[in-house]
Amino acid sequence: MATSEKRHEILRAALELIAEHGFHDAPIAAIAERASVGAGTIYRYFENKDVLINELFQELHDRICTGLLKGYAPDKSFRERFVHLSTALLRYFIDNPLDFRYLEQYHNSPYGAAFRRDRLLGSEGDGDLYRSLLEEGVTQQIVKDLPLVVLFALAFGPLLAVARDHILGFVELDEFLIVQTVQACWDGIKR
Amino acid sequence: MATSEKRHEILRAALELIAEHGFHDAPIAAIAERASVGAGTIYRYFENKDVLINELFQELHDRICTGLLKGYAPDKSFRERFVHLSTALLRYFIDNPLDFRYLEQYHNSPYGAAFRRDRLLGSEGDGDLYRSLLEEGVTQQIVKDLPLVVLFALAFGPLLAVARDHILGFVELDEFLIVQTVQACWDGIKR
DNA sequence: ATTTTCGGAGTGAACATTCACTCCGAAAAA
DNA sequence: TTTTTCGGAGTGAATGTTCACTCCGAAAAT
Repeated sequence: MATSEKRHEILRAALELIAEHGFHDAPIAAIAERASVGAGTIYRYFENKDVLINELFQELHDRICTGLLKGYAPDKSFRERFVHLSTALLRYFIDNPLDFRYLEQYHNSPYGAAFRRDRLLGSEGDGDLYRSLLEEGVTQQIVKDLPLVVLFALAFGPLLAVARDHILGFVELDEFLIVQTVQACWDGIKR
Repeated sequence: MATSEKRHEILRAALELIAEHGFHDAPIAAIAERASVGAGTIYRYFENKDVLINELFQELHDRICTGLLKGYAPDKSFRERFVHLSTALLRYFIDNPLDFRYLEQYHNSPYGAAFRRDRLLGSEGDGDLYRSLLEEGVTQQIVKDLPLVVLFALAFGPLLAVARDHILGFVELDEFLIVQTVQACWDGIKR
């Protein structure tokens, strides 16, 4: 097995176990077993469990960022760009429930707090893309004149809540509901 | 010290430690110490740690429910009732950050999953009050015709996100911002 | 004096991490 | 070409620590 394969297997196993059972119920031994790897091997690739967890987060974060940019047209109208990003994010979570569950765990933990503090906003999964988009919306007076953090809450809060409910099986989010939800988020932030 | 005092002290200590450090970093020994009680004593009041955690949740839940009903006028307009409940909830979280942090931890854990499944909706902190309110809004065509779960997400998602950001110090939510936020949630759900 | 309640040292299970070892492909020596 | 040596990735049993929970003598209540 190629060296990079192993690293990848370890990350995959960690993602699955942590997403399903939480950080506390994903012991190294279990991750090793699911990755078909010796427990010690993990420490050849990651200094310790914390580093593993943080690198996995980075990997997912990057993957989402590039995913969101696919098909993003910076010259379209403000509203179209907002809808595009929100829809893409919601779709990503629906298509990758493990990723979503992992990110949620991560955010509600000491790990996530540090990350949040770094980016001084950073709601789930995107970079400064959303930030600058919303700033533009405010200065162009398309969007309510509220602090960025509040706008983030209005735009992301429902998306995350709805994604969680879908993944837990409380709603079946079809294409129609996705569009409606994003539309409602728009209604929340628009002037 | 009266018997019920001890029980109360234990719950208070658990609330503080868990809200600040999370479930995993709130060992029984630490809870006992902060409550000025022997470790064994805790087991005289609670069968085990899980029971303690669940009873604490119930207590907070009930406290919030009764708090929300204070000043609630069932005969006012739909919008007024919605605004009243949302504002009261947001204020409660701002005034009781420990409660909020505890509830957040609880919801993002195996404990919370069980609770959610029970009530088949149960976003944070209220009973069926919100549920029936929103149902009424839908039938009266005041509110968008979307599944209850989605409406919950639209109404609660931003509130919780904003409360978290306030408690973490990313915004200072004053009276004005509270009103604006609730108003924006209303914009999100209204037809 | 008898019953009830406390407390905290003690216990075993679970965990992250380490380390002495194995294995194997590739380089060096023959 | 064949044999020997070498390096370093891979392993999992062993280690030390942390934790939830127990248990029994002491203290308080009755």
